[in-house]
Amino acid sequence: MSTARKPPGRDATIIDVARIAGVSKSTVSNVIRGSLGVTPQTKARVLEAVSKLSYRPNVLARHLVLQRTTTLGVVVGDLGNPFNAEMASHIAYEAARQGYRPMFCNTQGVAKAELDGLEGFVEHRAAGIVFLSQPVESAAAKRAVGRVPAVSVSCVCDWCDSVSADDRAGAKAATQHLIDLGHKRIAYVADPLVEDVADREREAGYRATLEAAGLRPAVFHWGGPPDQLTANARDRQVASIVADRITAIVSSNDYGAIEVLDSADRLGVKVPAELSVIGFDDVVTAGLARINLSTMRQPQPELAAAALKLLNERISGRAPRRLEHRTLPVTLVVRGSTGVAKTAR
Amino acid sequence: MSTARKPPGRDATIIDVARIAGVSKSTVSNVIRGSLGVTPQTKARVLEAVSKLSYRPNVLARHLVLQRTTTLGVVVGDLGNPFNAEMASHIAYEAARQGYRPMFCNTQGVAKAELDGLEGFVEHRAAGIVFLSQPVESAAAKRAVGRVPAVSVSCVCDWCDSVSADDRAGAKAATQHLIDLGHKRIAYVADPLVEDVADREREAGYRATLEAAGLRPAVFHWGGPPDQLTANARDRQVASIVADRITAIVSSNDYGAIEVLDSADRLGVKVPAELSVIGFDDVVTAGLARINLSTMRQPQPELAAAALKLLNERISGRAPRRLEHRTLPVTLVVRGSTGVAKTAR
DNA sequence: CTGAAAGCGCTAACAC
DNA sequence: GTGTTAGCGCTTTCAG
Repeated sequence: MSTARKPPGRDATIIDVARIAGVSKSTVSNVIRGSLGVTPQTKARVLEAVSKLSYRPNVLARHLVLQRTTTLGVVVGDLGNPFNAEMASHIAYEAARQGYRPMFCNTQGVAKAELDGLEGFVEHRAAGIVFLSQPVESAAAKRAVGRVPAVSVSCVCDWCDSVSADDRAGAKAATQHLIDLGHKRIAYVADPLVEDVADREREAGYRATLEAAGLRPAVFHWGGPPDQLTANARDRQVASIVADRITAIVSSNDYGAIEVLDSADRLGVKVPAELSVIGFDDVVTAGLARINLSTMRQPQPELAAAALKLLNERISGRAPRRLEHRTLPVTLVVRGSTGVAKTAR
Repeated sequence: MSTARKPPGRDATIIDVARIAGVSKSTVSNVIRGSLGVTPQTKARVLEAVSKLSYRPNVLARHLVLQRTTTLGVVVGDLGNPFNAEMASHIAYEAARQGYRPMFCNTQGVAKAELDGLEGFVEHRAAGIVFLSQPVESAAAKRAVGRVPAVSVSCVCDWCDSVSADDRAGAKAATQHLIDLGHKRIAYVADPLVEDVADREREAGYRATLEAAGLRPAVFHWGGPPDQLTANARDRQVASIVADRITAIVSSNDYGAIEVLDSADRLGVKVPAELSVIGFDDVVTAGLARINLSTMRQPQPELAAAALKLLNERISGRAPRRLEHRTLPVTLVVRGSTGVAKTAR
């Protein structure tokens, strides 16, 4: 009952428990960690002391002595972006399932925030790092990460393992879907939010498919930084695309596709009667009845699971020496934003 | 140049740095922590050694000895829910700004996940805990948190500090907006996703306003657990509401309001001509041209800032003994989902 | 201005 | 089966 050695401000330690239970530190440690070979009676006494003191083992001390943590660093560009948020949610789920504890760093695309975050992860001796967004400054990020195992999800990375959707095949399928609907003039619109490399892959898939069909590509990049892209600027862009007799758009992601839908609505362009639009990702918003966007679905839960599996292998040294780049298939989700080309008689 | 004491598998320690720089541990520590009173020359030598070894201070060891961490535990019900994701993003931003490092726990509404997460935070000796969602099991959560400072954001909590939007005033303003548009029969629809207490406040605001206007309240709760709420069930609900000659709906949140819009579309009910709908939160999706939902905006960045300020005060012991419950105003955002009542001649 | 030493809470040999 | 002990990497008096 004596709490002399446990003033209100201090957490109970393993020594407090040992004293109350009348055993030694290591016996308490053995009980806590569930190691065999402890008399049921002593175990009961220890457990009683634990609950009496509300004892919580200090993970810092444990990790310090174990020379290894269960902390996972997760770098995300913008949690406010639904695709990232959904991926973060899946990563958090998988992490918890595998006994890791995720720490997040929301960079907002700012290099300094990214580097500070990464250094923090390293200083916390994170067991591994997950990139949910392409590093803003790849070289600096690589340096900051050092030799902490890292994996990038849904964005390829040239200096760490990666797990991503098959961007090229997805863009091919999306483009082919439009061709099958009779479209001849199909544009590709790149959203600045999409990671560079994924964007290139998707654009390449688009180009390859068009060319295989004997059609001419038309690629548009929204100009300037994302936050300066006014609705007006987008409207002008879409207007000029439509004026160019283009009847279908492959967007590099759902976010951009939804913006295109907005512009089309404002311009009085009927979707899909006059303009078909297909996105990429299949964020939850895309499935809302009022959005109803056809898109290529990225297998988010599978991406998260594969990423953590790979990271685990790397952490435990089971992974091969060379970098791993795994790719998962995407699937076409046909909704209401794509339809038969009006010029297809 | 000798790396004898630094085998590839081990991180450099403060001792390695001291040896390379030819000084003692404490001098290195003084340099690292930027404490005054170190000769520029020694400082330079130390810094050189630091960079040569890619030395990163071990935060675990530091926190262990300091008996205090900069870790923040953030509990969120579902990161996939846009409102939560947006709030999480703001919390992460504020946390980083104030030198904290957020750890997340995504509970998916599962009590076990929540408790595991909280225990983990406590074992990590988190400096504070932020609830972005009402605890699933409040009593158990309170026990798990123990005396770690905690604050709940956008959901009131009876055992910790809280910062939330003025739910009652918001619901009043939303309801008044509909009354001003001439609506007489106005329903309140509660979404199961909304935190209980916030929901009650909002419902109370709705009731008070209706009664003050001499109108009769009509409250609907979607039946059953959220994940079993099929589109069909919602459609039936909305159909019966419309059949009941109700012309306007106050939804407990944007998510539910958007579902109502979907149902209305499927049922061929014109919004806002035949049915006005107003939400609560102002998630990004609500502002999309195709959704165009009138709503009450919660001041997310301000909520996050106020929450961390309060938590800081509590952590540093500057806060008053009694619980603090701060409330921030919400603002009416009129978009296209609310209009003049058709029966208002 | 710099160094030596104690100890934060825990784990893991190794004795008993 | 249980206790003793030596650190994990760092901060912080307190001497020099």
